[in-house]
Amino acid sequence: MKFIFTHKPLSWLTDYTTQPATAQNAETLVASVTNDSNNKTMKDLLFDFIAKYVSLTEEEKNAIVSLDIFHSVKKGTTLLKEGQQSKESYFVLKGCIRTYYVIDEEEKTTAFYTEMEALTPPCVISQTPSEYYVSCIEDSILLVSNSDMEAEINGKFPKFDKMCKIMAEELLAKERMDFDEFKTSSPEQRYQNLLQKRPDLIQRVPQHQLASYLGIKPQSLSRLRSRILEKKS
Amino acid sequence: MKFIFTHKPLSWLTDYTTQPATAQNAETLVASVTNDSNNKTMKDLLFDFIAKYVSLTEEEKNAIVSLDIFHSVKKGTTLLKEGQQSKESYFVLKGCIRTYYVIDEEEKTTAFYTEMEALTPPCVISQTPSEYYVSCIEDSILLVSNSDMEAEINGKFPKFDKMCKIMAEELLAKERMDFDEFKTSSPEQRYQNLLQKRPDLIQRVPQHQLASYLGIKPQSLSRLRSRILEKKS
DNA sequence: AGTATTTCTTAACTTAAGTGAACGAGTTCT
DNA sequence: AGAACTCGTTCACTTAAGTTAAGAAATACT
Repeated sequence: MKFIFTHKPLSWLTDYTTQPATAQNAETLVASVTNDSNNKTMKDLLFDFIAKYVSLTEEEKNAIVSLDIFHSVKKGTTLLKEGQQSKESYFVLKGCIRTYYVIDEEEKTTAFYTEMEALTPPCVISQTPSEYYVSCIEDSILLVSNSDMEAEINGKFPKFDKMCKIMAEELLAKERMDFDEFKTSSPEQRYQNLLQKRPDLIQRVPQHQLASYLGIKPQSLSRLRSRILEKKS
Repeated sequence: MKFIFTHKPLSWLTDYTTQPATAQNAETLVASVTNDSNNKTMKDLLFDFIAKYVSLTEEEKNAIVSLDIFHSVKKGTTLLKEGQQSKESYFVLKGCIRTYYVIDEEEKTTAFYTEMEALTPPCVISQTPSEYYVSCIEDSILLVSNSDMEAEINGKFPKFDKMCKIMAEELLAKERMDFDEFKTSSPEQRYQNLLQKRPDLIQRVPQHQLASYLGIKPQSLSRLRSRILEKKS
């Protein structure tokens, strides 16, 4: 178990929740930061995303901003630990987070969430201790909301409930397709597929984490990659 | 491709949708049929299930019943074909349905839905042609609803929207846990796990369908099973 | 800058899944 | 009843992933 805590001085939950409260407030510090690829602020990115589902009034947008849910999170930060109870959901505006289990002293990474992807850990839904860890693998900007907060705002604006329903249904459909694809293909096919569909992941994620994501050992992924290279030549 | 159509005289979509329209109406024919294990009617089973999420008034219950969505479906019926467009969702009151792909002339079964489980195929969400087949592997009683119908009733009773949201979120959480478990375990562990969690499936489902559900070939499942038997003795 | 740690690769060996084929038992069809 | 087909099992062989270990390359730490 030791190694989990050794690779870097882990900032714990308290670290990232207090961080936006420094000097400037969360909005000016985080929400106004511009994305590298274009000039949109984090707020713009969020509202553009939401606009695909429902159209918000200025009042509703302000309600969201006033929740103070924009957070800047450093690479390596653990957002959720195994055994912990939580009510927090995450939405990635910039960066990347991963979920992983620790089984037989080994980390098994099962999912990555990048720009415009949302994660509500199962433990939040079931209100039981978490079975896995969530951590940040790049300096990221996240929306962190808790279910009480959501219940309150959804009570005021039923529109949000509707949006959540549509998103949950879409995500469920996507998750099932991904699962089906995983079941019906070999490790090598899965890797080739990832190259097609999420080439960015292969660049930004360490290979030993990718390996468990593909359901194999790091050595096998390394071998598999060199096998593919041979075929090409 | 031939074999798909040869194992039995397939009843097509038209078959099952017209079936309840015979002699008696759908409600008396199907909804009043009692479950083997107890004396509850299909309607009772449905409303007990719904009661876990929201409480319905008599008016709302009547609205559901008057939709005429209870259907009796014969074993072997194909509910959805690859390439087909559809707006239909299924909820199993009794029996079992499966989803499968046809890849290289082989059926790959990826999921089973049994009593009190719901399936909205991804193609219904994305409004694109279906990538897989859905078929009935036992004589079953299903709720078959289409998205227009749902939109209409959800407009009248926002309560249903709320229920769907909760269900979708729960199902998403469950799907992710199942996927994670699949990724982090070997075929043998998956089989042992299935024995624990859904022993009924192993009884009621043919092994070659179980095999692809476990991500392996039928021969491997057979071998794996005898390996387990040896260990026990 | 130098050391320690982590990450990736390679290799030899073991184990298990994929493949192709054959067989018997049970179904379904005619 | 006989033919055709499905289904599960077994076997021999191939292929690929798991395991263990070692070393090189990259990264982080002081």
